[in-house]
Amino acid sequence: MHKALLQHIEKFITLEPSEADILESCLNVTTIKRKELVLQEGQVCDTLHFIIKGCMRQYIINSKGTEQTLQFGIENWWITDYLSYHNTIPSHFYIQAVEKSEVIALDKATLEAILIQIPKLERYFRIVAQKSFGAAQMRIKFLFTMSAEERYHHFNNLNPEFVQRVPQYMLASYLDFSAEFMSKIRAGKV
Amino acid sequence: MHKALLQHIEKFITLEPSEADILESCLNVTTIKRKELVLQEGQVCDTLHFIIKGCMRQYIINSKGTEQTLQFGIENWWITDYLSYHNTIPSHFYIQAVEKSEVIALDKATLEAILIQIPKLERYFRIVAQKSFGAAQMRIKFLFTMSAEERYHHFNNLNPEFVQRVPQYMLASYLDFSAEFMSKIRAGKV
DNA sequence: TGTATTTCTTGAAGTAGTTCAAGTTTTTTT
DNA sequence: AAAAAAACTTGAACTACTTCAAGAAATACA
Repeated sequence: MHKALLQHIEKFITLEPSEADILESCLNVTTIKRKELVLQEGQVCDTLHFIIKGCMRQYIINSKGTEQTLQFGIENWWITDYLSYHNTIPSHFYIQAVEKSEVIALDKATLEAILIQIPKLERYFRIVAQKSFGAAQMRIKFLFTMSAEERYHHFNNLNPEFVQRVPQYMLASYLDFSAEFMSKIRAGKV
Repeated sequence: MHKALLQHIEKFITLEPSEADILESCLNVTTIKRKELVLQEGQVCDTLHFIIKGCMRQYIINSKGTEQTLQFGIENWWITDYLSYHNTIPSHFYIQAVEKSEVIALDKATLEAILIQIPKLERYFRIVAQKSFGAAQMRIKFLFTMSAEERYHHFNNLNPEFVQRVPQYMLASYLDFSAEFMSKIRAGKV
């Protein structure tokens, strides 16, 4: 089932059938159990993960020992720590499956080999990365300009189906407020 | 003076002399005055800006009418709104020179033409974008885990020379606290 | 060089959130 | 179906910041 990735790639570039074949032969799908980690703090990240099905998250453990989610990834998203990946330095993050997920794990050596055979893919990864960076900037804008309650309602409006999929405390930390406060917002007690 | 960009590119990929020539012939340096805007909220962003010299910032105006800086860019940084650029939608941001700056303004049409002639550059832009995204994730981590005072000292330690270059109120908003609070942190009154 | 503008400082009052602790509900596993 | 674990709720006390207002200092530019 690499179809999902091929389809995603073809939103941005056009592959020759032969190129699609090369790509398919290099990829394999793995299943990740709920709560399983694909990256731990301190590890050097050398793998990109493309989510075919399911939900992953990138999180940290703060000084009080509480998890804080920095990023969610769902179907058709790449999730990884690019800073650790490019600089070969220990990651600050954990990456974990929120629900049972199917992903394509693409390690650095394999990716470099693929990029030599299909240089066109550089373009695909460029565009994906630029859009991700753009999205991160919008995220910072929302964190800066909206109150906790506004962030909750805004997220809820944009992603009503997604809110059902993750525990509230994870979403609360992603929106940068406490799980208790989330509870009060939902109950209208704020 | 395109040297700065060529040097930056050659940190990531190797160009043939002929490719460097093509590139040079497509670029021109412009000078931007202090406070001059290269992007306004509501405009579609179709240009990437490479900073050769000086300092630029991306900011918004919040609901209280106050400017909040989301991103600074200095020598050897690209600054743009990639989401507006890729989706051809109105930008949420202003991009402005903090000090008199020399930049290479690369518009979409020119860039696409260059990328056709020198596809290798896709790789350069990919790596730059991935590292930028990685940096944005770290920025979110710091915003989430550190107190205002910790963010100030952390930033100060990492970028002592930079802190001298920008007004404190801009840095305060970048670190997500008020100018008044910054003043108190600096005076040790907190 | 002088004047206008921008930037920085200070204290007092207010508030949007956090933290803690305990109980309840829901979900998962056996 | 029962037991265990995970997730959610509630109120009371607290605190890290903001806002406002006014004056002082620094910087820009005519």
